[in-house]
Amino acid sequence: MNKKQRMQEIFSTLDTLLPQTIQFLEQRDPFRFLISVILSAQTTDRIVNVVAKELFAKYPDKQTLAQASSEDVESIIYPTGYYRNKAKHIIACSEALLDCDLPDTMEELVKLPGVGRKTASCVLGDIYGKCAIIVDTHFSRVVNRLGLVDTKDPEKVEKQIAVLLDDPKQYRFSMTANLFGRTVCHAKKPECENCPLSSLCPSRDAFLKARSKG
DNA sequence: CTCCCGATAT
DNA sequence: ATATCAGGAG
Repeated sequence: MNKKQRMQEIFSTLDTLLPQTIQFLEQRDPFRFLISVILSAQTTDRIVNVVAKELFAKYPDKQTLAQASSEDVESIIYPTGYYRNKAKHIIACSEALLDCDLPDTMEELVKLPGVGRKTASCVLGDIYGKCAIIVDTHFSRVVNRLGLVDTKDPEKVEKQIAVLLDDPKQYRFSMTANLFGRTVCHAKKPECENCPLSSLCPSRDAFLKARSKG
């Protein structure tokens, strides 16, 4: 089996195994979704869910959020970490979007304060259904262990995956590979024993051997 | 490259 | 104690 065939097998397995829709917070409102993704940097989904709910209860939209005091926003989003930066970005984004809709291109999205390539990719994929490979730490770790790429350089990872997978499947794979990395293929202790991809994974033996040594 | 920064697992 | 987490700005 060549690498491209293996890629397809891995894609199918992850796709059938994981939930149909992987969406942050079930947020359909594009603006709220964007704020939720900004909040999610370097923290967990559980924290963001609690914090976002509280934030939107008090500030439902960009109009109210643009007028909020940074101190109050900071106090609400405190548990997510980096709260000063995030509060500043959230308020600035709200102001910037007052007179226009949320952009639907990478070029425009990354111009927003606090929005980089990863946040923009999430918006493009989840809100607009545009395909995009999101190379984060989880994604990079998973595809490296599976032997699909031979580098940790994010740009090279993106290019190498793009060659192996058709455009329409790329964003879907980003989602499933990311969730897989968070739930099964952990950084420290991957659960190789019950891994559905074990027969396709070149790293499995090494991990199991290291495990048995204790 | 450094800094921002709390929550969680080990 | 330490590493890690759907990052981004200066």
